[in-house]
Amino acid sequence: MKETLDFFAKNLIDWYLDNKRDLPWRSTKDPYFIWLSEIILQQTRVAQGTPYYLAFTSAFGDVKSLAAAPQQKVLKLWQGLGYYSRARNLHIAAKYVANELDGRFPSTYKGLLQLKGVGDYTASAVGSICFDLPTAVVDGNVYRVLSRLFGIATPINTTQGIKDFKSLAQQLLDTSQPGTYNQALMEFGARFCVPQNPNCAQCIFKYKCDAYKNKQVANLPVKLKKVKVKKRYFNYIVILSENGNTVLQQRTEKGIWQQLYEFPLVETTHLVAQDALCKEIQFDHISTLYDLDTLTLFRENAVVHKLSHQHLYTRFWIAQTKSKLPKGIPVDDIDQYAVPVLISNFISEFEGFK
DNA sequence: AACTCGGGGTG
DNA sequence: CACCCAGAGTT
Repeated sequence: MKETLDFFAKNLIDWYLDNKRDLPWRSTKDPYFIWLSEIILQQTRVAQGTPYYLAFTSAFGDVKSLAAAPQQKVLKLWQGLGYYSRARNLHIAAKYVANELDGRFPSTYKGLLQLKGVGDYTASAVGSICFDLPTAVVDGNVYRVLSRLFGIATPINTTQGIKDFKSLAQQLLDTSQPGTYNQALMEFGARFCVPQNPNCAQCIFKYKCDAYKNKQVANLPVKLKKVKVKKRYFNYIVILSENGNTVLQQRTEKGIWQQLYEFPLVETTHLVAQDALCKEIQFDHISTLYDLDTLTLFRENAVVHKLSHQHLYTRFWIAQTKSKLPKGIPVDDIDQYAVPVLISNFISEFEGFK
């Protein structure tokens, strides 16, 4: 068994050293930078996350700098990356490390787990890369590589699957260089043992891979099907006053986009025409707060903004008003607020803001 | 154990 | 269109 482990780890790491990408966070073992990169890369492709990593490291050179920033600055830098709880938890964890630990990250697995937004994967990654802790990472790449190599059909999104793959990954870990090994395994999954149409004929493990030998590569890993998406109907009221102000509101309730800004929103159960929307507004606090004169639809066809679990059928309505807006903000200032991509797309398309 | 949380890339 | 991405937190 030990020979098998050594064979796997040695060949994997040799492949890694020949094929690894030169990524910005691979030139340091500073836990601040490694932690930051790992949070950004949760459920996020390297290509998408890299510009954000560079922006954050440029804005905040250390954890105390990040901790001292206002939340809105953090959210604005995070804008467009999605899963915004990561940004909120990142900030909470930074303040904890800066204020309670004097800027020094925990150097144990259990200590790292205490940080908001740090779960088993991230604690294992930071621990192994920064502190040489013998903690195996299990991310989407690891599930795929190990399920194929060992022909394991246990669904990866079940309690049993999570337990089994973590256990296997831990057995396989090269404890003499856990950080390099962990990154090698993930890199191999990301660059070679890819989800669709992997180049198995050229794989260094083709004679060891259970899935390849049994023609099960396309069927692994197994994942239980997820719930269907819900449809929602959003009507954003883009208020324009004669003195060049508009209104943004912060989302404070649970659900999507917590703490981000948007135009006043009227959600309906179906796509509505203008007269129906006006009636909806009559019962909404918007009409009591603002004296709207005209309401015109920006575009007839609703924008369908697709999230993982929701499809947002969205229309923007332009409302002119002569009244001075309570809590109005200058139109020129809207780009200072952190907004969902759905809103930023509209802002860049709407000529009334230019 | 099931749900929720984004946005974008891929075939 | 379905699936996936260097997962974590809540219910």
